[in-house]
Amino acid sequence: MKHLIAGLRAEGRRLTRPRKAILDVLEKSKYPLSAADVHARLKREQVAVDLVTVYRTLGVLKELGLVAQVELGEGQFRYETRHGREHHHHIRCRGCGRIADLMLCPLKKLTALVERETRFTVEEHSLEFFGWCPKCR
Amino acid sequence: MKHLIAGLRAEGRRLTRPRKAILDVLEKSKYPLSAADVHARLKREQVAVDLVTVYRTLGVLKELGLVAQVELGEGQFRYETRHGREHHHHIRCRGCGRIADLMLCPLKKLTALVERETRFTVEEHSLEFFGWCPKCR
DNA sequence: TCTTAATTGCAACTCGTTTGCATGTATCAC
DNA sequence: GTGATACATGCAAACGAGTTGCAATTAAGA
Ligand SMILES: [Mn+2]
Ligand SMILES: [Mn+2]
Ligand SMILES: [Zn+2]
Ligand SMILES: [Zn+2]
Repeated sequence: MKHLIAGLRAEGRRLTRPRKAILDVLEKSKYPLSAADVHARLKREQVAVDLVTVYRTLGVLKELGLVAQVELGEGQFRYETRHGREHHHHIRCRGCGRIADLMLCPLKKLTALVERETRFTVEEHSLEFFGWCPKCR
Repeated sequence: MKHLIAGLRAEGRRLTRPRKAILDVLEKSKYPLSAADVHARLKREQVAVDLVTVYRTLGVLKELGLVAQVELGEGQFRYETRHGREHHHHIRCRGCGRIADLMLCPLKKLTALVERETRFTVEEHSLEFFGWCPKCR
């Protein structure tokens, strides 16, 4: 929560109940959540927050660098907290949709190569795996 | 076009003008196209095909394994032909949206590791880079 | 406590994608 | 070639994720 307050302050933004609650939901989740997921979990916890506010808050948290946006071939975005978590990637089951973390990243060296080859400046990358979990195989 | 015919036949599907035209558009493009892109290019070539048909055809071509679906953080899908092209990845500029191919894949070894660690069977992966191209830097 | 700008909720909207259904046509048996 | 038939298409409507406008609310600082 410390990071949240600092980040908000730095931009003249405010610490509100929805923002705390949304970050809290993300920190408790073991896998990245969609806006609708976050909204559903807030409702379950009796925290009344509009879905629009969830979207706006996820945007703010992303800008502040507190959450990462993840795309897993679903036609929607998911979000996960970055606080206290290493940079990592995911694998998603084509059967049940289960998502697991992959606490690894083989791309440090490759990034330099990509920058040399393309003349782009690399700012970020996404690496996701898709397959079948043991139950769905 | 040979592959297309074979693929369609194998499933009791038909070879139609829209399907040929759409595959043709994809084969001519140097970067992956959205459904709307494909539709616009068809119109420019005076080929009258409904956008819905573009979506349905892209779905069929994907099922047949003739095109790959790519997600580049835009909130939409892009498609590119797989015919005669090696498995590869992309980099997209955060300024102008330019997309370049990265004709490389460092993930053969890693896939085996991922399968061992997660007990998933890996079927596919996505690896995309985001950054700034020389003009936008 | 008061002021003010940031934030929220609600409704309406945009945009990418999908679905239902009547019409059109590629394919195949004759 | 003709006809029968299942597959494909176009159009309209629906859907779902995400965005925007605006009036009402509230956090933050004086
Ligand atoms: Mn994760
Ligand atoms: Mn490509
Ligand atoms: Zn990485
Ligand atoms: Zn690869």
